Amino acid sequence: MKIYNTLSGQKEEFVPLNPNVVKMYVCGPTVYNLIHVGNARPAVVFDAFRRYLEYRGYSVIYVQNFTDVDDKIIKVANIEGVDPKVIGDRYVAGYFKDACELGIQPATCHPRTTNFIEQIKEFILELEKKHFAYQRGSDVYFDVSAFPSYGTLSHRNPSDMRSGARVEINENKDDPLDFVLWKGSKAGEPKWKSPWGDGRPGWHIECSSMSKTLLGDAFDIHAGGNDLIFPHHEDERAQTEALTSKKWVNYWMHNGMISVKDEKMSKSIGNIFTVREALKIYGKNAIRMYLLSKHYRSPIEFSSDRMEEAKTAYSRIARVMEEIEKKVGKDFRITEDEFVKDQKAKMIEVLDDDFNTPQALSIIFDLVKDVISTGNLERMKSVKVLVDEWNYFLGFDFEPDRKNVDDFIELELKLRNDARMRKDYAQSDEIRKKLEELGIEIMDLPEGTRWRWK
RNA sequence: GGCGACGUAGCCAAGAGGCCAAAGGCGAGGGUCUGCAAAAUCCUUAUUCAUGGGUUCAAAUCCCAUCGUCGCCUCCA
Repeated sequence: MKIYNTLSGQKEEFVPLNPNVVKMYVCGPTVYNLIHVGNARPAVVFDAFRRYLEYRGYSVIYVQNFTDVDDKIIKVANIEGVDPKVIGDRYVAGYFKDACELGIQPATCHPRTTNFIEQIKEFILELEKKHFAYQRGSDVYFDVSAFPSYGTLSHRNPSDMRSGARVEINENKDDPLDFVLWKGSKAGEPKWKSPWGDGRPGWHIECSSMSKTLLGDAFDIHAGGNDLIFPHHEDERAQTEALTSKKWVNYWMHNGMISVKDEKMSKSIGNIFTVREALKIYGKNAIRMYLLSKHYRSPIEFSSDRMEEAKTAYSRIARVMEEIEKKVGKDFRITEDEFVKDQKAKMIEVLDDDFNTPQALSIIFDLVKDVISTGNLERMKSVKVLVDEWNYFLGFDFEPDRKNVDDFIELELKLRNDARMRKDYAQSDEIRKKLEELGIEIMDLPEGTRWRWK
């Protein structure tokens, strides 16, 4: 299997540290808001990739964090006049709801910054001991000049960045590139006691500390949006490798950004579309089709046309799956013949090449087309088995969409009540009997007719 | 200003030296089916890969230049 590694800038053969187990860390959301479609991309794509690794026989330990100590959370908390913890808890819950509806499987671990304060402090103390950190007031900074390979991940060199006009000058720092490990607290901010005074962790330190605690000093894959490469991941890498003197992460995977009208979708720009809205309007399957039909590293445009297109494309597969089930049922076995073996090999070949999901989907569309035009029942069975198997990592629902079933039953009840009004009881009983066979129970109550699933 | 990515049919999107006169999806046009409508299905839809040079027996794929778009350099997935 080959993975594009941001660190080397090329595709590399994937060799996990342990031949059977893959350890993977994905940067999760800062919980101050409902997640938007841009946030959903890494969540969906890397979850699908993780499941593909499982499909390929690896056990995967998958960690995705929540950043629940942050300026933006504090700001929202202050506006609402509540404790930041309330905000964090609310949006952690919000994330789980959305992720679940998107068909994202829970990670092995979902650590939160607030549960790692002790480990973070120890981490910083160690850095101080090794002279990679210095204190200014009650702030602690990482000394970039002490870490010679700073810039390797993001392919920049420190002197270029220093001369760049956009690096903010902070009189506290020895070097504009130095970044904060621990922030002294200001009034109205959450704080924890520390050797440097009351304060809270800086942004980058949490991922280092959590991953070190949960996955060890070295692990296989670190993933996230490509807007995190610099400074977030560069800084994480610097502090962690400074501490351990070991290679921290072997493969860095970064997804491309989602844009709206040629501009990045981002909370600060304000052009966001929440996952919750998108789920309501387009549904889980359309969103997954949209995200998987372009390679994860490429930028992708969000628009309602794109979403409608994805929805139509998805239903093409779903309809055929439904049709196959009608023709050959659910209970059958197939023998793994040449055809099935070839298709599986083809699927693995394209996905082993840096998780090329657009190609994977085209294999499925080809099969679907083939099955329709030949009408061969054995072939249908094979295709159904294959697609169901691959769906382990694609994560679509091929069950028929039953969201309008309520309206449909209401319509039946209306027809039945019209018959009752006409005293056509043969007709009304017929309808009740049919509904009952479908598992729907009818009760004629004084206030009207109600129904429920038996 | 620095660093990086990208530019393939009406639109979306694979392909990364010969299997490409370029997958797949959406859309569009035509046929079949049909009381009407819809659905479904079949067929058609890029001699060409931003532009201009170059390397090579061979380039959408490699190199150089130009134009254009986007991302990062500040919070960001």
